[in-house]
Amino acid sequence: MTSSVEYINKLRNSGLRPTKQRIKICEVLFNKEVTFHFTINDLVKKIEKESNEKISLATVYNTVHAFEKKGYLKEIPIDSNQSYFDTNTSDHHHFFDTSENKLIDLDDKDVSPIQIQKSIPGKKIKSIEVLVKLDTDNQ
Amino acid sequence: MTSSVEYINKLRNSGLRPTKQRIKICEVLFNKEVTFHFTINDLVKKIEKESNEKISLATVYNTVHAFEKKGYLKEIPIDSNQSYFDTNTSDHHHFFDTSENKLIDLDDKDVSPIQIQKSIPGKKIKSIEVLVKLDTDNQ
DNA sequence: AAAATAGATTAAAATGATTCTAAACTGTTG
DNA sequence: CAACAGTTTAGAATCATTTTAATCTATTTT
Repeated sequence: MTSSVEYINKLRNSGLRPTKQRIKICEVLFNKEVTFHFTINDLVKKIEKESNEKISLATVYNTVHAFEKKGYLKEIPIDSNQSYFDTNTSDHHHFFDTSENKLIDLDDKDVSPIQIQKSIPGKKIKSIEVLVKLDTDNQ
Repeated sequence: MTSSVEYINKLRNSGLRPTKQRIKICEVLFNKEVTFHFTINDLVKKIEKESNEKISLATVYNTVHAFEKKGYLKEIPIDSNQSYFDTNTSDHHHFFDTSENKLIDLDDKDVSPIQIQKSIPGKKIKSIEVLVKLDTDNQ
């Protein structure tokens, strides 16, 4: 349970004005220890459930993108029609349950170290991410 | 250079009627040895360039999805607003050049073997894919 | 080889996620 | 408190993708 004062400082220190809407979104996203994987739609629903006033969809998009740019959120690459985000911005991988469209964390320690033996001239590696797709085991 | 007779057989054997449009799309996609990474938009442009008659966008979508279902194409997970497909359906990974939005093959042999030390009850692993994001190296 | 039929193609409309617009609002600074 | 820059908002616009329903065509039946 982080107090909203901390979010206000966090926002101010990042050059983002601590507005009512941004503080609320911080509370919804960062108040728990557990990693939160979500689509914009998930987040809007969670805000509605945990609050009386509603935040405009455009603001939710703006804020998520601002937080992503500041490194507080990470977009997870999934071949889906919606963008998935993760409050865990550390180096880690994912399971994607294709039957339920749910992301599950996969700790770096649960994946053997990955070495890439090929490089592309003029390019540097920005990130290495493993996506393990899961399906229901009917056997 | 594969002849269209082979595509006709390939299509028929998959339970897909060998229509003019599907044969053309086969020619555009599978005629070269090189792997072809593309979005629907890329494919439409390539068809227009290599042919006189145009294929309806809906048909291109239908055909790509039919080919994907039959295992002739593979969708590559990228956090993008467009779906990327690959004519190389074998087990392999990718670089994604974020400055040019281009996919580059990464042979299985150029990536250290990946072991996942965690399992999810009731779920089985369908695929393991590594996405290495690249950025321009300005240094 | 014509008729029947199941499957495919098509243009256009519909959908759904995301972005843009421009006006109203609010936090910050002097 | 005034002024300004940044933010929020509803609604419109955009863009990829899917759906619709009519037309067309490959295959099968007669």
